[in-house]
Amino acid sequence: MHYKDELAEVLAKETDTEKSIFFALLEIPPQADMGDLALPCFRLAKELKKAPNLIASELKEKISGQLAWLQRTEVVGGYLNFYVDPAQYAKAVLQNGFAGSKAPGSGSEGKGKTVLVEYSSPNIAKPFHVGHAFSTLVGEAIANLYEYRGYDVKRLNHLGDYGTQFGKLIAAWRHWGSEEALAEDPITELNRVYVKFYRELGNNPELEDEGRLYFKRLEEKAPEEYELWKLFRDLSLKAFDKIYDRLDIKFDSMLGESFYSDKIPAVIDRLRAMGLLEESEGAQVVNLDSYDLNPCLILKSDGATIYASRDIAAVYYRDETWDFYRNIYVVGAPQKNHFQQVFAVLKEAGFPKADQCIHVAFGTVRFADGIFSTRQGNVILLNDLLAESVAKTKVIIQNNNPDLPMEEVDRIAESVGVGAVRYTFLRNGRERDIVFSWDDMLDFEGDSAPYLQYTFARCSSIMRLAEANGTWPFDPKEINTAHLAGEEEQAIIKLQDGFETAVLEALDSHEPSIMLRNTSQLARAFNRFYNSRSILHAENKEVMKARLILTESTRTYLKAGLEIAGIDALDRM
RNA sequence: GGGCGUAUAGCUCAGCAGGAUAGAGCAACAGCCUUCUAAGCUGUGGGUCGCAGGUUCGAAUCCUGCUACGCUCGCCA
Repeated sequence: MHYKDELAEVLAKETDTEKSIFFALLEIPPQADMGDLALPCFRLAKELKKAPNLIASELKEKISGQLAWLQRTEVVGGYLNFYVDPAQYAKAVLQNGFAGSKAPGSGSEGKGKTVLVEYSSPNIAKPFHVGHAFSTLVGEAIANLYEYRGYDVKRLNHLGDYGTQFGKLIAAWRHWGSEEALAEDPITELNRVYVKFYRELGNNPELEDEGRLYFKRLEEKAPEEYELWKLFRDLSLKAFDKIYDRLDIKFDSMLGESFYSDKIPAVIDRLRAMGLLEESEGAQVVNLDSYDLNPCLILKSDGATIYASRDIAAVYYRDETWDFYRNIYVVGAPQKNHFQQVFAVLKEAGFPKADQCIHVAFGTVRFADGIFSTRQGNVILLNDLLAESVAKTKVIIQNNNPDLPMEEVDRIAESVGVGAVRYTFLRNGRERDIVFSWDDMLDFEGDSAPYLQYTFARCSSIMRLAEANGTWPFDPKEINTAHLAGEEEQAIIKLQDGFETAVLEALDSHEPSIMLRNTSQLARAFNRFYNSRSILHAENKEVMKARLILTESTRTYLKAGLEIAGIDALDRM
């Protein structure tokens, strides 16, 4: 809103004060009837030694008539409230960024800057469960946000395809694996033997050493272990592809941890050359006392690498490959400490972009009575959740619209069902844990993706009818925005005005929920408008046109918000 | 024990670079479909903003202490 800037300038001029003081003081009142901007005069009262409402009324006099867009001002308590002329406001918002022509809230400041977003990153040979949805869906939304502002985004899936756990898996497979079962359903079979491994560990502790040995051999590329591992990896990737197809997510790189294994010696050399490596209890570590962090383990006492060393090697590789502007990790909050250590080691090693590496943490998905655990076989598969959601959606569509052809029903149900799941992972602050509940996941009313999609479809429906009767399209400049001065209309316009700010804030804080909140509020505001006004049967053609433009721009904003979140905007549902 | 995080309506969450009566959704109750999609809308009830201090004209928001829960603190990732 440019109004704030102009207002601050006039206030500053009239009082002979710094403009920035007023700019900082001016705020948006909590309620629409308190105006569009407000100046709390309490702080000024202290300096000027005058009562706040006296200051407010003096300022009211001084600025009167100076700003064309200012409809009126009012003194309430110690506040000076400013009311923007609604018709002019509507005009500015609707025509300035009239949606029909471009993606609202988009920008190009990211041009030429490459942002790497690492997300999803499931472990191979393990089921893709609901817990992975968090990283996958939040990561995709963040990648979309960056793209929306013009950044060149590379989506990286840092597969968990390496580490001692695969030594353990090989051990488990050799003890209990079945070829037939593997051919039938690889992930289930691999998971079965892996779970068994942990069950057996109690009576058979030497299994642990066996696993470590096999991993050591894998890292030395011993043929038997390597071939087995490669088979497991290929089978897993095929299974993951199905999920990513369904979510319409395409990665630019699927290089897993294993890829960095042979790039670690160079890292070790570098750290050693800088005198950073120390021996401690037989392992090689980097001391991070000056960062108030525990030492970072680089090499295990058996000489094998560990995840920290692989992550460090990956940063160097990524920068050489992509010359990144930012390197973002969408990885769970429990790994905060790990990333602090990795970034600190990079800093110590003199890597110039250490501060451009960012860990975007998110909460844990858990059951009311405990955590998801692959080892205990206590998980819900993402695919099962999606299937359930789509099935429920299908029933609703068929009830509402019995005449729709089956094919159409299936297509809509897929979009809405998947969208509903996406939205539950995106709508709240990402650092909050999600307690899994079927009821909450499959609640399609109120603040949910289907609600947003429904509102979008509603807008589309109206525009379709307007087109059919020949009133749409027309030049948006024709409309008389005085017809959009009502409370319901202004609420919509305010939210559209705030969309770009919401996108930018969401990007800055890597928090898609901030953007989605605006979209959700817009949908609500539109539904209120829809229920209180007749659009196609408005009192006259001029009013109808104004309302149609409001509908069309709402449609465009809703689509933008939904698509950044990765949710389909459907014209019918 | 050290570090990080969380605590707001019965439930799920916004609000937290201090500001005007603390907001949504769900659930509950009462209404609105011969008219643009009722996955919608309107209304009602529901709050010691974890506890105790402090700073301030003003604190859910800032500071200190405490409590509860979660995560984390080298050879897993």
